[in-house]
Amino acid sequence: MSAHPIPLYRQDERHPQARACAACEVRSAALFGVLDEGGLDRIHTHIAGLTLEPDIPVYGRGSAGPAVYTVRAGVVRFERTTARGDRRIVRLAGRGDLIGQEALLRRPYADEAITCTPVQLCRIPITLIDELGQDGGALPRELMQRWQSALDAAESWVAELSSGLARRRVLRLLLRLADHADEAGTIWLPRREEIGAMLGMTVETASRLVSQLRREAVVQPFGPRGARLDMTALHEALRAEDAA
Amino acid sequence: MSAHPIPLYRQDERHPQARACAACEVRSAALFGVLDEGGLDRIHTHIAGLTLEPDIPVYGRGSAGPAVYTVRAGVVRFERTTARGDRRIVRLAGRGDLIGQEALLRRPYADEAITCTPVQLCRIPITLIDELGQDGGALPRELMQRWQSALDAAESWVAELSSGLARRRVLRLLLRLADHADEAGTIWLPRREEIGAMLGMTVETASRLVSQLRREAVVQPFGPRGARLDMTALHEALRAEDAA
DNA sequence: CGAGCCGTTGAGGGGATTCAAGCTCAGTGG
DNA sequence: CCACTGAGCTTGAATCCCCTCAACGGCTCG
Repeated sequence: MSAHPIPLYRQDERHPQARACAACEVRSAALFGVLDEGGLDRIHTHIAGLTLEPDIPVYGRGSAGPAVYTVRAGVVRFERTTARGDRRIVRLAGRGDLIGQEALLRRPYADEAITCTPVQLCRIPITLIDELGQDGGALPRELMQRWQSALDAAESWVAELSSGLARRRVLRLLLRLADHADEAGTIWLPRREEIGAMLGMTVETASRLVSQLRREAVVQPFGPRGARLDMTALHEALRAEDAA
Repeated sequence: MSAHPIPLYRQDERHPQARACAACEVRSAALFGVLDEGGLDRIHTHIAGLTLEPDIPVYGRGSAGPAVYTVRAGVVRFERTTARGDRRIVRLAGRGDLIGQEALLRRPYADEAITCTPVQLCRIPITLIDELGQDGGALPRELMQRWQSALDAAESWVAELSSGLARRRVLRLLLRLADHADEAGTIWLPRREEIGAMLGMTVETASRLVSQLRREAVVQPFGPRGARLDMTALHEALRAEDAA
């Protein structure tokens, strides 16, 4: 057993998942941050933590699923297929984000959600959210906050990553990926084909620009699918780009 | 306004705005469609209908406003300014849509909302939504539906209108504008500069492509800022474009 | 070791931008 | 009445950026 300090009066009464939720490092930023300890006790048996490898679908577009998910670690991408048949990544989710919220409305998932890195999720049945929401607590508001955050992310994706010169779009993408860096400061460096699906360009163009930025020492590969960024150089490059 | 004067002219014992709300042609599709007649009686005095000319800002980005709006007629666009300083239209709203929802969360408006056509709005104070939401009725769920719709619109904007050849993007935009056609079947035909801000292209390119489609009889101007579409030709052109 | 995936680089062509010049049309004022 | 203006739209020509097609190298894995 762990030497983790647990209040004595509760030591034997708590479910392992309840302890996990109480100790969850993203709890304050996550959906159930508004719940108290009593609330946590009610939910522990229904929430499942799961870990996924990269490129594993969390859910598919069109299916009405029974659960939402909180991202505890890693990056998840949302994909759509255009009328012409090619994939387009429309948004990313990272630590603390809630994904698959449309399931709460009994709607089919709007996108395909796929892991980009190793990902840790908390799977939350929608029936649980329904119960907690009926109490008239802070949960509905918290859910609306999540929706607004997702909307904001999608709109800024349009504004920042969908127009302008290819080099500038790549730079802005790197800036965004820096927000999802892990504790060691390593970012997820997408495959060239994924960069293409995010920024609306071909793999060749993505490759040329990443190579160029590597030669400029803005980004340097670090492990498989990882990289380190020189934030100073990145901001400098962006400033030069936006000066036009 | 805490104490409003009770109208003396209550011929049918209902406030004029209550009658207006009850008779509202978008009510079933709009936010308060879930309220019964009694609920409508409670809200009538607080909701204001307003009519705006084209190119009038409804609210600005950054300011935390006291109201949300339901679009009763016309088209509203959401704009952002990129780091380089140019405008980008990230989403449209039309009849039945709710706009400015972030005000409910006491957050500043995320975008600049500007009328594209003559627009009729219903202005709803956020305090009113708060009161109605405390009853634990269907309103919170209805609000979440609105958020999801907005998110869906923003994501499909990325997927459909932000990549591919310029001609295809213009065709898809026309298809989308057809959803906002008025009762006479006339669509709003944006200025070329607005098309550019929506699709990430220059005014010249937008002009060339619209002219081309006009020569192909896919679209024909109809009144100021208006047009008629040949939907058959439009779908045909899209099919040819997506065949690649 | 060959197969396959991924990344890289080159050459050439095409689509969009840039720069520039006219155009229509409504509003203005001589 | 008509020149004058300015905004929006259109079109042309030259340039450039990105796509397409192609070849090659590194790497993993059967």
